[in-house]
Amino acid sequence: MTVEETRSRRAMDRIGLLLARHGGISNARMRDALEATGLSTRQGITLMHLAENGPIGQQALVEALGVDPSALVAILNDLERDNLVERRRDPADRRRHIVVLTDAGGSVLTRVDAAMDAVERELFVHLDADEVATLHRLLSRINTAVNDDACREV
Amino acid sequence: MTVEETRSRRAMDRIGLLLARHGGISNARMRDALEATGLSTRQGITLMHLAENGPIGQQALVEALGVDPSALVAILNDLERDNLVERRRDPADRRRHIVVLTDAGGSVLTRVDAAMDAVERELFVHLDADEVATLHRLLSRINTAVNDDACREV
DNA sequence: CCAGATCGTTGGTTTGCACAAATAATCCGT
DNA sequence: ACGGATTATTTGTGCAAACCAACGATCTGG
Repeated sequence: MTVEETRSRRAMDRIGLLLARHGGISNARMRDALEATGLSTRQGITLMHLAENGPIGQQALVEALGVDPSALVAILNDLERDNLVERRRDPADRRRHIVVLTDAGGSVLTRVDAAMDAVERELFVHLDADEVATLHRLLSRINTAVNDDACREV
Repeated sequence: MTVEETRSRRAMDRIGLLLARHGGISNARMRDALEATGLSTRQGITLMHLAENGPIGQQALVEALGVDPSALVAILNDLERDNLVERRRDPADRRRHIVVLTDAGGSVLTRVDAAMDAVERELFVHLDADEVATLHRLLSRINTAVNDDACREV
């Protein structure tokens, strides 16, 4: 546990770098933990989102998950191949595919949740419940909005 | 929505996912902000570390930055090509390359710092100074140690 | 009915990063 | 002085992710 002390303290005083590093670590841990379920992190998130927000079109999923449409296609292909998810044509608009979580998908989702619980328990083992809650609150208030300057590029 | 179905937590209530996402955002913003300096994030961190911990061998840099030796070679090649850094053979051990920050590197570093300041200001615009300090404190207490299971593989 | 927009899909490109293997130069212990 | 270890380096491989262009099927407004 003292090995990290040799890392540059000053560089890690940069809270932006600290955030980036720990985000990467969290990401890697999630990936490893989900390996047992055979899912990628994004596939797990997709299942979570389907369970929360019910059957939904792919366009809406793209919007909700913030991934590229072509990426979502690959995600759903794998999920559907394993019968965790089903694509149904929307009778009202036959271009649309309504994505629904299957029963098998639901039960895999519980394993996903358990895996993520374990990761979080390990990541925040040095924080008590209040501190985790505080961390959560502060993280969710980080500005994720895209800079206006980036948009005015007409 | 309705509170009835709590089998799966909402995706962004997952603090681990929140951390991963915001870490990625922070990383991307840093990269964009450093584009003006012509440096990658890792190159910027390398300059920071050299300024803090003085001339240092590459082996020690590898240890401190937590990057692969081959990755560091590429980083230093680019930095040295732009005269921001200098590799000097250690007279005491001619296998070693002592990496020193040049004057040009030092002045570029101030631009790196300014860019990172700007990114952090924008990221945490909705947090006051105390909250940023709290966030920093909690982040630095996240468990980054490698899992024991991974170590007993010897 | 037609032109244009939308939806999902395919394919390809690029980038950043982690990891492994092999090599030349150099050091160190005996 | 020799063998084995260490240092920096080169090279290759794989993976996850962002991005872009184009296409067929389908819907919608006029």
